[in-house]
Amino acid sequence: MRSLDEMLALSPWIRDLEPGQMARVRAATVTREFEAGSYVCRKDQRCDAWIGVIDGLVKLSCIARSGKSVTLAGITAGSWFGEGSVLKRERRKYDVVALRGSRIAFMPEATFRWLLDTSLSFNRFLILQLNERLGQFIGMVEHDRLLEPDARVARALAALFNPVLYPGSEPRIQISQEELGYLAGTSRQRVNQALHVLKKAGLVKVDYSLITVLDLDGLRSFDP
DNA sequence: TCATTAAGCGTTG
DNA sequence: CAACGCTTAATGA
Repeated sequence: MRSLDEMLALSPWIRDLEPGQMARVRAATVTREFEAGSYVCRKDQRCDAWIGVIDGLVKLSCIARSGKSVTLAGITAGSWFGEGSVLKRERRKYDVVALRGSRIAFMPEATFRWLLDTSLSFNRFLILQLNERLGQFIGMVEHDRLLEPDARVARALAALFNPVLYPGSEPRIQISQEELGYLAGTSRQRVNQALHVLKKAGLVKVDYSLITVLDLDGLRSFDP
């Protein structure tokens, strides 16, 4: 996944658009590059765009007054997100941080609303995506309450490879064990320990700052 | 008692 | 230089 055009080609909602509509979307959408650690947008900021991850990895997170931070989701290449706040015309509810160098697409709010008013397949896509996210977040609460750290790490990892939310993704991800810990709600050491377990189970391959998924279904259902 | 975590630190890619 | 792996001490179930 490299360019905006490649990402648009992989986005299911664009396929049923008329060539003229496609061109309008393409012309209105802008691309920006972000360095690792930089903010794509901040909590409480006005949101004037729907956001797409063309390349790289971002996280949705927030920081409490105490300094503690929570990561709510990791968003990998191929995904569009942030429609919730655009739809509700509210300010961003979370920070969006690039976890490594990332290329991000911004579709202006006006274009987003125009698609909403004119394209049935766009609306269908949004329903599907919102439903998938709902399932993912409900799953997170369930796993957080019921599962041990090893299994939580497995599910958090599997969630990053959801084929509905992240179409056309490769089976590997460049993410630090610390960030995976924030996603799974556990410490860096515990993630390291869990990854060894998952590696022994033949579910993943672990390299420096890189995790390769060998068995996605196995990860999803991992429960020792 | 046992698992987990933050903090520190040396090693590694 | 960031990520990793290991040790230690504190914590709490």
